[in-house]
Amino acid sequence: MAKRVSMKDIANKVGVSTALVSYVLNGLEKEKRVSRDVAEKIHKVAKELNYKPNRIARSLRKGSTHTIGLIVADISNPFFGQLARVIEDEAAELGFTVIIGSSDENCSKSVALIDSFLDRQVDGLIITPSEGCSKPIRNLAENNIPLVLMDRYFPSISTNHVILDNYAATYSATNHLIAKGNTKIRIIAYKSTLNHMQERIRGYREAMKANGLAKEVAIRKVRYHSVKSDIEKIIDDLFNEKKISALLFSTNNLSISGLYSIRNHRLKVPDELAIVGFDGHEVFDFFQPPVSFIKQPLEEMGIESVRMLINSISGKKEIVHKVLKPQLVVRQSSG
Amino acid sequence: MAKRVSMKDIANKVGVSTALVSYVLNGLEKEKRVSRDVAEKIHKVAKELNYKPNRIARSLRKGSTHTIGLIVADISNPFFGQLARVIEDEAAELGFTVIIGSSDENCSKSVALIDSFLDRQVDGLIITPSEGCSKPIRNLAENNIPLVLMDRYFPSISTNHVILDNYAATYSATNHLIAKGNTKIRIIAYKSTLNHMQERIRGYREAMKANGLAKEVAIRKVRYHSVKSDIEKIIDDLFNEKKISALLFSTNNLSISGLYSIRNHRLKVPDELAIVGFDGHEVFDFFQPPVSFIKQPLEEMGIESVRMLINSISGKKEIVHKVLKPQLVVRQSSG
DNA sequence: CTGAAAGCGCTTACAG
DNA sequence: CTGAAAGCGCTTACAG
Repeated sequence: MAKRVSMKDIANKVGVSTALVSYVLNGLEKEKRVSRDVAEKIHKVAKELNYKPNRIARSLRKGSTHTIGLIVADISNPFFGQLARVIEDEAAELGFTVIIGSSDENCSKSVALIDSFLDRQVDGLIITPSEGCSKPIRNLAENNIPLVLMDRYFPSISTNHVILDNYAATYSATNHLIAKGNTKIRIIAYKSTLNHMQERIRGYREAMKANGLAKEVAIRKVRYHSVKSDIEKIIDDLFNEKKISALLFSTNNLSISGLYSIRNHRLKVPDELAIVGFDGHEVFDFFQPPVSFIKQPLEEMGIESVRMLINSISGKKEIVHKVLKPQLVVRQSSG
Repeated sequence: MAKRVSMKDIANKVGVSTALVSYVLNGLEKEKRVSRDVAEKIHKVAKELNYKPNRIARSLRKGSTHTIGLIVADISNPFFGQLARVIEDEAAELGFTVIIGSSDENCSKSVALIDSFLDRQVDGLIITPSEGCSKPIRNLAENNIPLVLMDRYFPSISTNHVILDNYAATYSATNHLIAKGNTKIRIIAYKSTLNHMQERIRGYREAMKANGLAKEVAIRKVRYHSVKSDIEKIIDDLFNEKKISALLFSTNNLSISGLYSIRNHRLKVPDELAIVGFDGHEVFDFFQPPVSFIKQPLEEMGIESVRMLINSISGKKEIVHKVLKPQLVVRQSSG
């Protein structure tokens, strides 16, 4: 790589100090009352030499990098991919660059990413925290590192967050299934103490109770790292017992894996089994019949997260909690 | 944010110079023959003060950031999402962080991203270049900026690249469709001069020719920013004329959009229309019947790109071209 | 074995 | 209106 040209090179060529160059190139020529011809000359020479500012140097000096770190569970999951895209665009709009890492729902990976991003002096972090990973998050909060938790959060830690109204999401979906005549409704959830999961389960449970179906409440749990086999087993059971009339999936991934199993067993939806999925996916459209689902406002979630974070970076002390409304998209799979 | 502790703080507390601290914390204590107790003390104090290195300062001094910039067409497209994930993992493995941007197949966005990443002193770039965007790429190459083009490249510019054998991909898919008795085969492609598109078209054309079907060659083109309506129109025509027996899709996105239209028209696949998709997607599994497709070795593509780039960053001058083999996954949609 | 010092490329108070 | 200089937090040749 050819030697990069610095402000010094420009300063030398024009015959002024680097201070002037800095002022002019940062648009402070008026504020600092730099003379017109000097300013013009500096601009001209900068262009001639094809000057590119070194933001690393600037960052070191200013103590801010205009970079935000984004930690999601898995960037290859379209839910997070779409979220990342929104975040990238909004951040760019506001002059920030984003560096991305995938935690695989694993706390030690999350910590490694947080450390690495902090070493790189990100101005703030947007994180979908992993299970049992509250300590490092608390640490960030206590050190006043600008932070927004997204999708999930820890009620015991005071941080900004933007999440779905998870309780409302499954409550309304369960209600909908009941209205369609289902009573033996099960929710398929991750085996996780994370807040969003617990709230989704609670929404289901409370809706069942409210409809006098407390006895039918049953939560089928799936481990994050063996979704396929666990779901397979659940659907097998279901297929053998024929005691269940409806299934409510509590994430995107669970829905899709479940749909594979349901299709393989040739279960008739919704007659033999009614279903409601989560998040939305092209597969929901192609499944026979099209799958009803709980839709998250991804765009809003991404944009809000970025804005909230940048507010915090700008020094706003107030902690903000944003809870977004889900939308139940009813199609034929739910009866 | 509490004031960060620096090497100076450690040096002061231990009573040595920052040079020693730097040596010890970078594991050069042996090479620089630092005495045992000093080394131990430094480690101890570093831990006590919870010292975190400032990589920005290090980067400024060393002139390298251990960061790579990745520019894809759209991170929310699962094809790129999966690629990004592989790249992230491989980069992390090798001690690099990745910053990501989406170009939307738009040259000026690409340029903006390149500039921003370069200002941030990335050590190198992995890019899926946009149409007509050869000039900025040539610029990078001429300035010896470590660079790997991925998925597509410009034959006229000498750069590293890792791509699919696009010609072989569509050649074999077309051959397969012909072997299944189809003659009126059309390819659906983007209206793009980009190399990968041209090669996919060429593979189709040559396979047709080789089978005496030169007269049947017809390429249906779709604009990137109006895929849905353009494809809708193509399928409409097809539906009215009933003159086409098979469709070969040349990307992931095109396949999925096409499948929506085909389904809406209730075309019987493969009897009324045989199809072969590209890249693979869950939708291909749920479509009735399951869709045959050309599979790209994503894992390999991502890993190779990172390794190639890091070799180049490490000073390797040799230009490398890697061409990966596609795999035709035959299912029921192709006859 | 260790320290003093320069320097990476910026920004910014300070002085004139 | 402009310049000399300090300093962000590191690394590293140099000298002893």
